Amino acid sequence: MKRDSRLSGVLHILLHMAQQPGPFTSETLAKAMDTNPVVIRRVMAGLRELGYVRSEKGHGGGWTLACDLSKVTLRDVYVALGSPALLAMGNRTEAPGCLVEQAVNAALDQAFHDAEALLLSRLGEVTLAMLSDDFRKRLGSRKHQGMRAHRA
Amino acid sequence: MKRDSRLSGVLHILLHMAQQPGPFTSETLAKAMDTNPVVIRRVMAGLRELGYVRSEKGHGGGWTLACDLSKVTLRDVYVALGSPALLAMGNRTEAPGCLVEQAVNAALDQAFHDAEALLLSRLGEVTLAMLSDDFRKRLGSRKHQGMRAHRA
DNA sequence: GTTTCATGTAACTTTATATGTTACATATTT
DNA sequence: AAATATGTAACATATAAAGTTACATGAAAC
Repeated sequence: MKRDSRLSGVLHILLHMAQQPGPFTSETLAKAMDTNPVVIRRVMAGLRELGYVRSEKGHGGGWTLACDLSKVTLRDVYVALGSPALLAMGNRTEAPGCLVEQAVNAALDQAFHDAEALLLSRLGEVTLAMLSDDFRKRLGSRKHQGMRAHRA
Repeated sequence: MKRDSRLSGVLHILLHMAQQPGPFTSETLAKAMDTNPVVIRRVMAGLRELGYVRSEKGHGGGWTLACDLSKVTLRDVYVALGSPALLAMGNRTEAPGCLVEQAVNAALDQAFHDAEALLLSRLGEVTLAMLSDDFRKRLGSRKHQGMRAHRA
Protein backbone atom coordinates (compact mmCIF):
# COMPACT_ATOMS: atom_id res chain seq x y z
CA MET A 1 0.00 0.00 0.00
CA LYS A 2 1.01 3.53 -0.62
CA ARG A 3 1.45 5.49 2.58
CA ASP A 4 -1.09 8.25 2.97
CA SER A 5 0.68 11.54 3.71
CA ARG A 6 -2.28 13.85 3.66
CA LEU A 7 -2.32 14.38 7.41
CA SER A 8 1.37 15.18 7.43
CA GLY A 9 0.86 17.47 4.45
CA VAL A 10 -2.09 19.40 5.74
CA LEU A 11 -0.43 19.93 9.11
CA HIS A 12 2.55 21.33 7.30
CA ILE A 13 0.26 23.76 5.51
CA LEU A 14 -1.53 24.85 8.67
CA LEU A 15 1.71 25.49 10.52
CA HIS A 16 3.05 27.56 7.68
CA MET A 17 -0.14 29.58 7.73
CA ALA A 18 0.20 30.09 11.46
CA GLN A 19 3.46 31.99 11.00
CA GLN A 20 1.95 34.94 9.16
CA PRO A 21 -1.48 36.50 8.71
CA GLY A 22 -2.34 35.46 5.15
CA PRO A 23 -4.44 34.86 3.15
CA PHE A 24 -2.42 32.31 1.21
CA THR A 25 -3.27 31.20 -2.29
CA SER A 26 -3.33 27.52 -3.14
CA GLU A 27 -0.50 28.21 -5.53
CA THR A 28 1.72 29.74 -2.86
CA LEU A 29 1.07 26.85 -0.53
CA ALA A 30 1.58 24.35 -3.31
CA LYS A 31 5.01 25.77 -4.05
CA ALA A 32 6.02 25.59 -0.40
CA MET A 33 4.79 22.00 -0.31
CA ASP A 34 6.26 21.13 -3.67
CA THR A 35 2.96 19.91 -5.05
CA ASN A 36 -0.04 20.99 -7.07
CA PRO A 37 -2.58 23.71 -6.11
CA VAL A 38 -5.44 21.32 -6.73
CA VAL A 39 -4.02 18.94 -4.17
CA ILE A 40 -3.99 21.77 -1.65
CA ARG A 41 -7.62 22.63 -2.33
CA ARG A 42 -8.53 19.00 -2.00
CA VAL A 43 -7.02 18.43 1.42
CA MET A 44 -8.20 21.84 2.67
CA ALA A 45 -11.80 21.25 1.66
CA GLY A 46 -12.55 19.15 4.73
CA LEU A 47 -10.97 21.68 7.06
CA ARG A 48 -13.08 24.43 5.57
CA GLU A 49 -16.25 22.43 6.12
CA LEU A 50 -15.40 22.09 9.80
CA GLY A 51 -14.61 25.78 10.04
CA TYR A 52 -10.90 25.45 10.76
CA VAL A 53 -9.99 27.54 7.72
CA ARG A 54 -11.76 29.91 5.39
CA SER A 55 -11.31 30.37 1.67
CA GLU A 56 -12.09 33.36 -0.50
CA LYS A 57 -12.15 33.74 -4.21
CA GLY A 58 -10.87 36.50 -6.44
CA HIS A 59 -8.26 39.19 -5.96
CA GLY A 60 -6.64 39.03 -2.57
CA GLY A 61 -8.37 35.76 -1.93
CA GLY A 62 -6.92 32.51 -0.64
CA TRP A 63 -6.85 30.51 2.56
CA THR A 64 -7.00 31.88 6.08
CA LEU A 65 -6.89 30.23 9.47
CA ALA A 66 -10.27 30.52 11.17
CA CYS A 67 -9.77 28.67 14.43
CA ASP A 68 -8.06 28.85 17.79
CA LEU A 69 -4.95 26.76 17.25
CA SER A 70 -4.97 25.73 20.89
CA LYS A 71 -8.43 24.23 20.44
CA VAL A 72 -7.76 22.07 17.38
CA THR A 73 -5.95 18.77 17.78
CA LEU A 74 -4.21 16.60 15.24
CA ARG A 75 -7.11 14.24 15.66
CA ASP A 76 -9.53 16.98 14.63
CA VAL A 77 -7.48 17.54 11.51
CA TYR A 78 -7.44 13.81 10.84
CA VAL A 79 -11.22 13.71 11.11
CA ALA A 80 -11.48 16.72 8.81
CA LEU A 81 -9.63 14.68 6.20
CA GLY A 82 -12.44 12.15 6.36
CA SER A 83 -10.91 9.77 8.90
CA PRO A 84 -8.95 7.70 6.39
CA ALA A 85 -7.74 4.22 7.35
CA LEU A 86 -5.06 4.27 10.02
CA LEU A 87 -3.77 0.73 9.63
CA ALA A 88 -2.15 -0.76 6.59
CA MET A 89 -3.42 -4.20 7.46
CA GLY A 90 -6.86 -5.65 7.69
CA ASN A 91 -8.76 -8.89 7.70
CA ARG A 92 -8.97 -10.99 4.60
CA THR A 93 -12.75 -10.94 4.67
CA GLU A 94 -15.40 -9.57 6.91
CA ALA A 95 -18.53 -11.64 7.58
CA PRO A 96 -16.63 -14.92 7.61
CA GLY A 97 -18.66 -18.10 7.72
CA CYS A 98 -15.43 -19.96 8.36
CA LEU A 99 -14.76 -20.54 12.05
CA VAL A 100 -11.02 -20.40 11.51
CA GLU A 101 -11.44 -17.00 9.97
CA GLN A 102 -13.59 -15.93 12.88
CA ALA A 103 -10.91 -16.91 15.36
CA VAL A 104 -8.21 -15.13 13.37
CA ASN A 105 -10.30 -12.01 12.87
CA ALA A 106 -11.21 -11.82 16.54
CA ALA A 107 -7.57 -11.85 17.58
CA LEU A 108 -6.43 -9.40 14.94
CA ASP A 109 -9.38 -7.06 15.40
CA GLN A 110 -8.56 -6.79 19.07
CA ALA A 111 -4.97 -5.81 18.37
CA PHE A 112 -5.92 -3.52 15.52
CA HIS A 113 -8.57 -1.79 17.54
CA ASP A 114 -6.23 -1.16 20.46
CA ALA A 115 -3.57 0.31 18.20
CA GLU A 116 -6.05 2.58 16.43
CA ALA A 117 -7.48 3.76 19.72
CA LEU A 118 -4.03 4.62 21.02
CA LEU A 119 -3.09 6.45 17.86
CA LEU A 120 -6.28 8.50 17.90
CA SER A 121 -5.77 9.23 21.55
CA ARG A 122 -2.22 10.44 20.95
CA LEU A 123 -3.33 12.61 18.06
CA GLY A 124 -6.01 14.06 20.29
CA GLU A 125 -3.42 15.13 22.84
CA VAL A 126 -1.52 17.41 20.48
CA THR A 127 -2.92 20.78 19.43
CA LEU A 128 -1.86 22.86 16.47
CA ALA A 129 -0.67 25.48 18.95
CA MET A 130 1.71 22.96 20.49
CA LEU A 131 3.11 22.15 17.08
CA SER A 132 3.49 25.82 16.30
CA ASP A 133 5.33 26.39 19.56
CA ASP A 134 7.63 23.50 18.78
CA PHE A 135 8.34 24.96 15.38
CA ARG A 136 9.21 28.36 16.83
CA LYS A 137 11.51 26.71 19.32
CA ARG A 138 13.32 24.97 16.48
CA LEU A 139 13.43 28.25 14.59
CA GLY A 140 15.04 29.95 17.56
CA SER A 141 17.75 27.33 17.82
CA ARG A 142 18.55 27.51 14.17
CA LYS A 143 18.61 31.32 14.09
CA HIS A 144 21.51 31.20 16.51
CA GLN A 145 23.38 29.39 13.80
CA GLY A 146 22.43 32.01 11.21
CA MET A 147 20.36 29.65 9.15
CA ARG A 148 17.04 29.93 7.40
CA ALA A 149 13.79 28.33 8.39
CA HIS A 150 13.16 26.94 4.99
CA ARG A 151 15.69 24.97 3.05
CA ALA A 152 13.78 22.32 1.14
CA MET B 1 -4.29 2.48 0.02
CA LYS B 2 -5.18 -1.12 -0.34
CA ARG B 3 -5.35 -2.96 2.97
CA ASP B 4 -2.76 -5.69 3.31
CA SER B 5 -4.45 -8.96 4.29
CA ARG B 6 -1.47 -11.26 4.13
CA LEU B 7 -1.17 -11.66 7.88
CA SER B 8 -4.84 -12.50 8.18
CA GLY B 9 -4.51 -14.88 5.26
CA VAL B 10 -1.45 -16.72 6.42
CA LEU B 11 -2.86 -17.16 9.92
CA HIS B 12 -5.93 -18.65 8.35
CA ILE B 13 -3.74 -21.11 6.51
CA LEU B 14 -1.73 -22.07 9.57
CA LEU B 15 -4.82 -22.67 11.65
CA HIS B 16 -6.32 -24.87 8.99
CA MET B 17 -3.11 -26.85 8.90
CA ALA B 18 -3.20 -27.24 12.67
CA GLN B 19 -6.45 -29.18 12.49
CA GLN B 20 -5.04 -32.17 10.64
CA PRO B 21 -1.63 -33.71 10.02
CA GLY B 22 -0.98 -32.77 6.39
CA PRO B 23 0.95 -32.25 4.25
CA PHE B 24 -1.21 -29.77 2.35
CA THR B 25 -0.60 -28.80 -1.23
CA SER B 26 -0.66 -25.16 -2.24
CA GLU B 27 -3.62 -25.97 -4.42
CA THR B 28 -5.65 -27.43 -1.55
CA LEU B 29 -4.87 -24.45 0.63
CA ALA B 30 -5.60 -22.06 -2.20
CA LYS B 31 -9.05 -23.53 -2.66
CA ALA B 32 -9.83 -23.21 1.02
CA MET B 33 -8.63 -19.63 0.92
CA ASP B 34 -10.33 -18.88 -2.38
CA THR B 35 -7.15 -17.69 -4.00
CA ASN B 36 -4.27 -18.83 -6.19
CA PRO B 37 -1.65 -21.49 -5.30
CA VAL B 38 1.14 -19.08 -6.19
CA VAL B 39 -0.16 -16.62 -3.62
CA ILE B 40 0.01 -19.37 -1.01
CA ARG B 41 3.60 -20.18 -1.90
CA ARG B 42 4.48 -16.53 -1.76
CA VAL B 43 3.19 -15.87 1.74
CA MET B 44 4.49 -19.22 3.02
CA ALA B 45 8.01 -18.62 1.76
CA GLY B 46 8.93 -16.39 4.72
CA LEU B 47 7.52 -18.86 7.20
CA ARG B 48 9.58 -21.63 5.69
CA GLU B 49 12.75 -19.57 5.97
CA LEU B 50 12.15 -19.10 9.67
CA GLY B 51 11.43 -22.81 10.09
CA TYR B 52 7.76 -22.48 11.06
CA VAL B 53 6.70 -24.69 8.16
CA ARG B 54 8.35 -27.11 5.79
CA SER B 55 7.64 -27.72 2.14
CA GLU B 56 8.34 -30.76 0.03
CA LYS B 57 8.16 -31.29 -3.67
CA GLY B 58 6.81 -34.14 -5.71
CA HIS B 59 4.28 -36.85 -4.98
CA GLY B 60 2.86 -36.58 -1.50
CA GLY B 61 4.58 -33.26 -1.07
CA GLY B 62 3.18 -30.00 0.19
CA TRP B 63 3.26 -27.87 3.32
CA THR B 64 3.66 -29.14 6.88
CA LEU B 65 3.74 -27.35 10.20
CA ALA B 66 7.23 -27.54 11.69
CA CYS B 67 6.93 -25.58 14.91
CA ASP B 68 5.43 -25.66 18.36
CA LEU B 69 2.27 -23.62 17.96
CA SER B 70 2.51 -22.47 21.55
CA LYS B 71 5.91 -20.93 20.80
CA VAL B 72 5.01 -18.91 17.73
CA THR B 73 3.19 -15.61 18.14
CA LEU B 74 1.26 -13.56 15.63
CA ARG B 75 4.15 -11.16 15.78
CA ASP B 76 6.53 -13.91 14.70
CA VAL B 77 4.29 -14.60 11.74
CA TYR B 78 4.17 -10.91 10.93
CA VAL B 79 7.96 -10.74 10.95
CA ALA B 80 8.09 -13.84 8.74
CA LEU B 81 6.05 -11.93 6.19
CA GLY B 82 8.83 -9.36 6.06
CA SER B 83 7.44 -6.90 8.61
CA PRO B 84 5.31 -4.96 6.16
CA ALA B 85 4.12 -1.45 7.06
CA LEU B 86 1.63 -1.44 9.91
CA LEU B 87 0.30 2.08 9.48
CA ALA B 88 -1.52 3.44 6.49
CA MET B 89 -0.17 6.90 7.13
CA GLY B 90 3.29 8.32 7.06
CA ASN B 91 5.21 11.53 6.82
CA ARG B 92 5.23 13.51 3.62
CA THR B 93 9.01 13.41 3.44
CA GLU B 94 11.78 12.07 5.55
CA ALA B 95 14.97 14.13 5.90
CA PRO B 96 13.11 17.42 5.96
CA GLY B 97 15.18 20.59 5.80
CA CYS B 98 12.02 22.51 6.60
CA LEU B 99 11.62 23.22 10.31
CA VAL B 100 7.85 23.13 10.02
CA GLU B 101 8.14 19.67 8.59
CA GLN B 102 10.47 18.68 11.39
CA ALA B 103 7.97 19.80 14.00
CA VAL B 104 5.12 17.99 12.26
CA ASN B 105 7.14 14.83 11.76
CA ALA B 106 8.29 14.77 15.35
CA ALA B 107 4.73 14.88 16.64
CA LEU B 108 3.38 12.35 14.18
CA ASP B 109 6.34 10.00 14.55
CA GLN B 110 5.77 9.88 18.27
CA ALA B 111 2.13 8.94 17.84
CA PHE B 112 2.86 6.52 15.04
CA HIS B 113 5.65 4.86 16.95
CA ASP B 114 3.51 4.37 20.03
CA ALA B 115 0.70 2.83 18.02
CA GLU B 116 3.05 0.50 16.18
CA ALA B 117 4.70 -0.57 19.41
CA LEU B 118 1.35 -1.37 20.98
CA LEU B 119 0.21 -3.33 17.95
CA LEU B 120 3.42 -5.36 17.85
CA SER B 121 3.15 -5.96 21.57
CA ARG B 122 -0.41 -7.20 21.25
CA LEU B 123 0.52 -9.48 18.36
CA GLY B 124 3.36 -10.81 20.47
CA GLU B 125 0.96 -11.82 23.23
CA VAL B 126 -1.06 -14.20 21.09
CA THR B 127 0.31 -17.58 20.07
CA LEU B 128 -0.92 -19.78 17.26
CA ALA B 129 -1.89 -22.31 19.90
CA MET B 130 -4.20 -19.77 21.50
CA LEU B 131 -5.83 -19.10 18.17
CA SER B 132 -6.22 -22.79 17.55
CA ASP B 133 -7.83 -23.26 20.95
CA ASP B 134 -10.20 -20.43 20.23
CA PHE B 135 -11.12 -22.04 16.94
CA ARG B 136 -11.84 -25.38 18.57
CA LYS B 137 -13.98 -23.66 21.16
CA ARG B 138 -16.02 -22.04 18.40
CA LEU B 139 -16.22 -25.39 16.63
CA GLY B 140 -17.57 -26.99 19.76
CA SER B 141 -20.32 -24.44 20.13
CA ARG B 142 -21.35 -24.79 16.56
CA LYS B 143 -21.34 -28.57 16.64
CA HIS B 144 -24.02 -28.43 19.25
CA GLN B 145 -26.13 -26.76 16.63
CA GLY B 146 -25.31 -29.44 14.07
CA MET B 147 -23.42 -27.13 11.78
CA ARG B 148 -20.20 -27.44 9.82
CA ALA B 149 -16.92 -25.74 10.56
CA HIS B 150 -16.58 -24.44 7.07
CA ARG B 151 -19.32 -22.59 5.31
CA ALA B 152 -17.60 -19.94 3.15
C1' DG C 1 -18.61 45.63 -17.53
C1' DT C 2 -14.60 43.48 -18.73
C1' DT C 3 -10.32 41.68 -17.22
C1' DT C 4 -7.76 39.35 -13.81
C1' DC C 5 -7.21 36.42 -10.07
C1' DA C 6 -8.59 32.95 -7.07
C1' DT C 7 -11.23 28.93 -5.56
C1' DG C 8 -14.38 24.55 -6.74
C1' DT C 9 -14.61 20.47 -8.98
C1' DA C 10 -14.83 16.90 -12.38
C1' DA C 11 -12.10 13.96 -15.18
C1' DC C 12 -8.03 11.96 -16.34
C1' DT C 13 -3.16 10.33 -15.64
C1' DT C 14 0.47 8.54 -12.85
C1' DT C 15 2.45 5.81 -9.23
C1' DA C 16 2.79 2.29 -5.78
C1' DT C 17 1.42 -1.92 -3.86
C1' DA C 18 -1.27 -5.94 -2.93
C1' DT C 19 -3.27 -9.53 -5.36
C1' DG C 20 -4.06 -12.66 -9.21
C1' DT C 21 -2.37 -15.38 -13.23
C1' DT C 22 0.59 -17.75 -16.59
C1' DA C 23 4.54 -20.16 -17.75
C1' DC C 24 8.18 -22.89 -16.90
C1' DA C 25 12.16 -24.76 -14.25
C1' DT C 26 13.25 -27.99 -10.50
C1' DA C 27 12.78 -31.76 -7.42
C1' DT C 28 10.59 -36.12 -5.86
C1' DT C 29 7.76 -40.13 -6.04
C1' DT C 30 5.70 -43.78 -8.69
C1' DA D 1 9.75 -41.64 -18.11
C1' DA D 2 5.45 -39.78 -16.26
C1' DA D 3 3.06 -37.48 -12.76
C1' DT D 4 2.97 -34.33 -8.99
C1' DA D 5 4.36 -30.49 -6.29
C1' DT D 6 7.11 -26.54 -5.11
C1' DG D 7 10.02 -22.18 -6.71
C1' DT D 8 10.02 -18.22 -9.16
C1' DA D 9 10.00 -14.90 -12.76
C1' DA D 10 7.07 -12.23 -15.52
C1' DC D 11 3.03 -10.19 -16.46
C1' DA D 12 -1.86 -8.61 -15.48
C1' DT D 13 -5.39 -6.52 -12.45
C1' DA D 14 -7.35 -3.72 -8.65
C1' DT D 15 -7.25 -0.02 -5.60
C1' DA D 16 -6.01 4.32 -3.61
C1' DA D 17 -2.98 8.34 -3.15
C1' DA D 18 -1.04 11.93 -5.70
C1' DG D 19 -0.52 14.75 -9.67
C1' DT D 20 -2.49 17.17 -13.78
C1' DT D 21 -5.68 19.42 -17.01
C1' DA D 22 -9.69 21.86 -18.04
C1' DC D 23 -13.20 24.73 -17.11
C1' DA D 24 -16.93 26.85 -14.29
C1' DT D 25 -17.81 30.22 -10.56
C1' DG D 26 -17.19 34.18 -7.89
C1' DA D 27 -14.78 38.50 -6.32
C1' DA D 28 -11.79 42.45 -6.82
C1' DA D 29 -9.39 45.85 -9.83
C1' DC D 30 -9.36 48.66 -13.60
